[in-house]
Amino acid sequence: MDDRSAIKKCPLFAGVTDQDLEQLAAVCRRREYNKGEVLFSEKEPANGFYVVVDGNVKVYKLSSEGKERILHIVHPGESFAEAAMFADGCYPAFAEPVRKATVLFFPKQPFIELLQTHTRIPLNMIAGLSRFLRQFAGQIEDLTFKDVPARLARYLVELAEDGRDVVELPISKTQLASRLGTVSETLSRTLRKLSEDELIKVQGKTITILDHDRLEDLAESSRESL
Amino acid sequence: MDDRSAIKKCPLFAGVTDQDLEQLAAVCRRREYNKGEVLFSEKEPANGFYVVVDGNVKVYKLSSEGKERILHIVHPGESFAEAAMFADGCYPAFAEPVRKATVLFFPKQPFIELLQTHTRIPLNMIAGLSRFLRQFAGQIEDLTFKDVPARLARYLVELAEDGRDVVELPISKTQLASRLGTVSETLSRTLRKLSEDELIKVQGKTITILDHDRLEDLAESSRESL
DNA sequence: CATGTTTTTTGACCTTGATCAATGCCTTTC
DNA sequence: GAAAGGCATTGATCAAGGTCAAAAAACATG
Repeated sequence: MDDRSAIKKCPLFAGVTDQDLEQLAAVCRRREYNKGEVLFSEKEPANGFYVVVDGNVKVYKLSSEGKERILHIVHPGESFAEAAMFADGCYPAFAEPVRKATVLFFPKQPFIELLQTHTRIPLNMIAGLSRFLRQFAGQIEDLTFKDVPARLARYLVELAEDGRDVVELPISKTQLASRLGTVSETLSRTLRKLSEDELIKVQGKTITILDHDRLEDLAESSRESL
Repeated sequence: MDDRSAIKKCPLFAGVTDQDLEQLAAVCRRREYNKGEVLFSEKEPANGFYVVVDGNVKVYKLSSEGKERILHIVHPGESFAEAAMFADGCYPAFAEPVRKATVLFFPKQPFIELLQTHTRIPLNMIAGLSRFLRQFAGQIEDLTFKDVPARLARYLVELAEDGRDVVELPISKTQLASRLGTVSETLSRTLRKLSEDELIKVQGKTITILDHDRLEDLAESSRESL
């Protein structure tokens, strides 16, 4: 994906004219990151936000022992960290590419000036943040009500949203475990169990959903309802 | 607190003129709710948002077995559910007063019209949503990294933010358990343990912090670091 | 103030899932 | 293609905390 298509595809900039597009393209800078390079760290001053052009970026927290918990995986055409500039001015988490990634960096000051003339953008931002808030609320709900099999099932169901039966994990299993709030050992066992129950078939990162209905039931089920 | 002071105190409307204030007061409607009356339910169409004038409102999710998980407690002068109108148009959770509460209801349509002329409001909204997102990210972090004692400690530390030593729980212990992602039995045992360790003293809903430092250490500690 | 109702506390038990340790399995890389 | 590092799987163990049941305390209300 090239820079302009990424901007155009980004919900944050939905409804901007071609002219606006040029302005936006003018204020941002293209950057490349390799696996292991952090885009930013927690508590670092937030002097801009990002739009992913290529690759995936993980946004995560670290425990005091160095264990990582992935909050969100950002895909091409999506923005992230735009909220950080408006809260206390610091990034609330770490960001790092899953493999190699190309991003556009929008520096804070010029962007805030753009907001004066493009009143549509703040409204788009609100919509984006709202969806996010919802997603986080869903994660909190899952962590308190659902066990690992249900959380995994829900993740898979959402990944196959567009009706597909074969889905490709965008991240390694260790990282998926981190996204689901568990560890790789437990995820491994859970994947095996779902396979034995013939709900899914696992071949590396390719997962085939064999029984959509039962998987959705499992995703909705809460801890003790067995 | 009266209507106008609630609006004035509300971060969402920070920086509005007295004239604006009148406009805002004109579009909203005052409502009273008693304990047990829901303001709105999950998945119900979001046709407006709220500002609390008096009392506390809990925003919560329900599991399929009817167990409740409190996401947030709203205090006088704060708004809630403003995000819902901009995402998919449905409320993402339930809302109910903790005891009796007075709120201002801002219907969606007139409010969105106000946004045209008051461009400051969307920016305030973004700031508010960002803080919230941060708060939720913190909850996710806590749920994955911290055990119940640490979560409770963090809650108490934040409640005593302004340096006080004696804090009053704004909600029942059962509800606090729900906010911390546990159950009342476990919370009860944990409170007892912290008392025995002389970190706090508990008298009903009044909690005295005896050792601020050790409480903060506990709040920062993660599961296995014992 | 006596009685019903809700909230809190305590005890006994059991399940989930984390931890530790070892092994197998792919991919790079030289 | 052998060695090396990372990722995935499996087994054994253990503790945090949830569940169930019941008593105690706090609160409301006629």
